[in-house]
Amino acid sequence: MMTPTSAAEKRRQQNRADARRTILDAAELLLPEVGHDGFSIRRLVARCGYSAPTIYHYFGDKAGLIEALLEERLLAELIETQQAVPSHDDPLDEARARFRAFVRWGVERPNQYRLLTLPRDEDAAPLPSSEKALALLQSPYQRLVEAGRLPEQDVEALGQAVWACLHGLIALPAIRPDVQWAPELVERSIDALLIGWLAKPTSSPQAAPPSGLRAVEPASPVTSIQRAHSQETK
Amino acid sequence: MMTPTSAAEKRRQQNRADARRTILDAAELLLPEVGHDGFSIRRLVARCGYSAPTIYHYFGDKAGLIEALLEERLLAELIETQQAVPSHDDPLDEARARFRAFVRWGVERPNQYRLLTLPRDEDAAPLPSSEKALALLQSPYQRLVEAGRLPEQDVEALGQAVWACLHGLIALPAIRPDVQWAPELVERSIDALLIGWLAKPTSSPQAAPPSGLRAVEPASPVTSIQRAHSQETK
DNA sequence: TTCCCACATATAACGGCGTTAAAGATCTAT
DNA sequence: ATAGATCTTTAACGCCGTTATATGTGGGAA
Repeated sequence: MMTPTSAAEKRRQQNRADARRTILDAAELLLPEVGHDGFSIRRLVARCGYSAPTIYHYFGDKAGLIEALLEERLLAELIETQQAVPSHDDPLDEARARFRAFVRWGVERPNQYRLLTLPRDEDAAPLPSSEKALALLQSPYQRLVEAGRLPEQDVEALGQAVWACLHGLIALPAIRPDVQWAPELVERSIDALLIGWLAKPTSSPQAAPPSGLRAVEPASPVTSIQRAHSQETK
Repeated sequence: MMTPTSAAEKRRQQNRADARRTILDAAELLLPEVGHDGFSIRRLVARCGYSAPTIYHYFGDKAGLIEALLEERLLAELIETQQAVPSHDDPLDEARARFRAFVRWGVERPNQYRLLTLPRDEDAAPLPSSEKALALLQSPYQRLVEAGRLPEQDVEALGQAVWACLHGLIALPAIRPDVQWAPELVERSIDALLIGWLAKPTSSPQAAPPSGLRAVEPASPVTSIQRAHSQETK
């Protein structure tokens, strides 16, 4: 073969990009119309002008298509949302604002959020845009560490705790629309999480008397989460 | 028709119950073998001895089968787990123990938990066993109210916050097995949530200066969660 | 110019899914 | 013995993700 950037090669790659864009355009439009459950390759085929093998040619499989859709389209808005959060004097205020913006994004876009939280293979590469959004979400922690309000060693655990709890606040109301969710649920949960985590990370809650906190449920506290996932399907 | 409890009628209902039990037995055995994703009516048919229409005769549809499986089988263990939590002098300690037991149940039974958290129709009747488990989970709140440590009006919101965050702590690690989840994540998140909620429910976190906490993200704080779910699919 | 080959795209199928129409089998009540 | 309700099955329908196979199509090499 020749130089990989001949004029013909450039045209070819242009066509490739055009086809990809056409397919992703159709997919982005289709998703809100049919919802997460109705989002199928065949429906996409019916409206994007290409046949199924072409989609598999460009994206590998359905999971690959969804990854591309998230990475090249849907997650941009989440990142913008996080970037649009203004700086605050108190990093805690900024964290609060970022957490709320994240939850709002998820609650207002249930279909996108479902795609984002599809179970991923253990060995699948994480989505760069998803990582970027998470990094923005947790960007205020560094200032808290510098101010001496958060031990350096707690940054990672706090980040995971916040992530998990925000996920629950988005996902559970979507799963259980029959429940009347309290209007201030998200704000108060976020506040509680921050207050509780920054107060006294390792001590027992609420000045409990010397009662044996660790004395009742002693040894194995869910041990390691990831190890437990190998149950059953043994 | 005659008295609905004739000998023949009794035999008929016995057969009905037998068939149901046979099918649910097979389903309960099948679930951990094939996992939540591989759990299909057709696989169940292949091993329960009945044909597909018989299953539909007894359970209506797949969702009905799963409901029965949860209600009559899978949730019993969750309720027992909650009932096995011993009483504690401090209701906060009991809450902590119940929350941990709940998370442990979910983490150790990913397939059951997935079935339990399948999206439910808005107008579907809630599962009695699920409601009972949730009631047990949140049973320590009453004592906190009586002790003056929790305003009566906060009971419902706290219950929802705990429920949502525990859900996140179970669900997110299952979705993202690639992440190395901190070992003490669950315990510390539960502690933080309780500390934060019982400290000063409505004030701003961590003695922040008179900075405008409500001044930056002022008016519409996710407003009402359930209303927002009607976006897109309009 | 002609040939060749990599690439793009399509037709038609495969096996799986949830579900159901239609018909037979069985059992009860008269 | 018969009529009707109930239980059960065979065979299909219309979806789904995916792929074997074949047909264009366009640029580089001869």
